[in-house]
Amino acid sequence: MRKLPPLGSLRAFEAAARRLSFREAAAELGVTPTAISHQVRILEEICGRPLFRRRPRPLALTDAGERLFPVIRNGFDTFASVVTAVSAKTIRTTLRVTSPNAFASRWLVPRLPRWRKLYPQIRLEIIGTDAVLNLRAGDADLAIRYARTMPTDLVAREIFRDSFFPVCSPALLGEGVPAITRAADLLHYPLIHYDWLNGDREPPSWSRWLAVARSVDPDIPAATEHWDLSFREEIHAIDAVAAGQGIAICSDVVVSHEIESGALVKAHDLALPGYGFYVVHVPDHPRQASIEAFAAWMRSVA
Amino acid sequence: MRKLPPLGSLRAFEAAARRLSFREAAAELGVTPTAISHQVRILEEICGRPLFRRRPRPLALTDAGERLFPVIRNGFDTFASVVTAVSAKTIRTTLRVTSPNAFASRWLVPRLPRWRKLYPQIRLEIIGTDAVLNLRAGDADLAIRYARTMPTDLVAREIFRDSFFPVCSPALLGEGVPAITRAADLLHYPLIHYDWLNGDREPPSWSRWLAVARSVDPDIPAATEHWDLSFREEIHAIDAVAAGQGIAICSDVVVSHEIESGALVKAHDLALPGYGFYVVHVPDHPRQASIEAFAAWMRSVA
DNA sequence: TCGCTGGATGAATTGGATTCATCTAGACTG
DNA sequence: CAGTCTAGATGAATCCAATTCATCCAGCGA
Repeated sequence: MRKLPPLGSLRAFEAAARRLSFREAAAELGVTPTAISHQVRILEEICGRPLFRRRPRPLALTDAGERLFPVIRNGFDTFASVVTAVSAKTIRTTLRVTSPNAFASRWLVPRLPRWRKLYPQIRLEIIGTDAVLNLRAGDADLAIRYARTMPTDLVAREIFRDSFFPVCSPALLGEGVPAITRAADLLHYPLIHYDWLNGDREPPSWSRWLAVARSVDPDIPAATEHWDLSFREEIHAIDAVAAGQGIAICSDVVVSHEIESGALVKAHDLALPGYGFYVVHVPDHPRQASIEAFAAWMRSVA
Repeated sequence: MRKLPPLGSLRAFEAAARRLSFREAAAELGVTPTAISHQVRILEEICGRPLFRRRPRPLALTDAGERLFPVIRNGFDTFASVVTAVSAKTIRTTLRVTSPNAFASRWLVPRLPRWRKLYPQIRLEIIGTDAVLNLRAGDADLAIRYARTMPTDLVAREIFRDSFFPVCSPALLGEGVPAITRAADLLHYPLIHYDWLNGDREPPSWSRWLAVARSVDPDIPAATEHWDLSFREEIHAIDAVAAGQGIAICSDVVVSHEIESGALVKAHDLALPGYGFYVVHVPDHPRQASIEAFAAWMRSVA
């Protein structure tokens, strides 16, 4: 039989661990710090080891506390969101989908008419943001995560993977400008750079692409760290590329619509390996069927 | 700010929903049924709707209760298991793997020496059972689930899929017996049948295989519902096949070792589509790296 | 060195959970 | 179809676990 720990002590522990302060946790729960102290001690006695390292200050979690904390926090997030959902007067009908900004505006939104045609009864709400929403807290029903490997914190399925190519407007390659026959020729054009904030140690940037290209075309000078245009946001970089301002290393998935329509062209065929697009949701989501329809649809329109 | 429901009422609700009886829930929690009644009412008032349908009896969950219950149960299972894990004196070193019986004995165990060679530092404990263990309760670290589609209650990744062929011992096809050149010839041999208890409406059985075969070889009589040998367990059926007692419809994955060694042969090339093998684990498992190594290893030795 | 902040500790207190006593609906029985 | 029994509802009374109070202590900063 399952041996459930005292739930009050879990709640006190979670608040204290989240704020790393008994005083603040007490304020949050509307009790005195003493109450937190007592409850945490109870849990520590059950676990047979300290969960907080109290000094030297500041307050910190022990290894045991570190293992406990994410699980308890997720559990409470889940409890809160499911009770809120069940309490809601109206049953939500739209499926809330969140994805990185560039993917939402360049891939998802242009294809939404096709979705509406196939599934008019399932309305979508697209939340394009590069922040990671908390699905367990009910911020969205489904997230499209963009990562090298499968996320393991939620239920995930890989839809497709992308590759990165130098991409530009066909207008940029008009008459009177040098043709691109080999990688080194790209350097005659303005190179458009944008930031990768995902913590990847080897993001698919110009410096990486040129390094790979150098291995087949030694004429490319090493350490070309000068970018003609630099953006914070991938989405703005793509806008600049579409406007014919230069060449950028872009995901073939994100610009697939523009490639197909001829609005953008690949400037060179050398590709960098990219990331996976994962449809992610909480376990046992109540609208499983809609989520599976969406994942299957994404694969089908890839 | 997250609005956490009263945890005591969640506990009472979970026990009552699991046993579908206030009286039994009370006994489990060591309180009187009145206590359960009061706590459940509190939760129902928070949700603004009944969670149980009390009459006509027997007690049943309402739709709202049905949505709440799996989430709360999973949460408590998770709490109990993580606290137990943190409380454990010794840190567990073996990775506990559970899989269906036949797969464990026919596929996994014969390949374990290869695992030990590659990962001597990660010890495996194999739990072969056709029961579905509760990973959230900590019954095992990792399960190999066998299903048509990806499980969505936990983190899952598909490793490979199988197909079903008629398989027999090469000794069965010796001299003095009719050769097998077409599907109908199989009927001259003892057909070995075993039960599919997974609830699949179209399990890969002899009747299904013969139905498909009939579409290419009309000589096969319809409704051949006579099996020469019938087993409850796939694993016993395979033993009988290996002993040369007849032909069975077997998963090419489960008998791959015997096929490769020549101990068993395919009696016919017509295949039925099979199931996926999924490596499944709880979200945010503390030994993620070992689990990923195991999944990658399974793929590599497929 | 002296406050000051934040947490620990043990006794006292209190309020939310539990029980008790009673009531009711529905099921089963002969 | 009464008679009986089971399972849960309800409201007042009770009680114990959670909280507070009062006090103490360690570390940090001025």
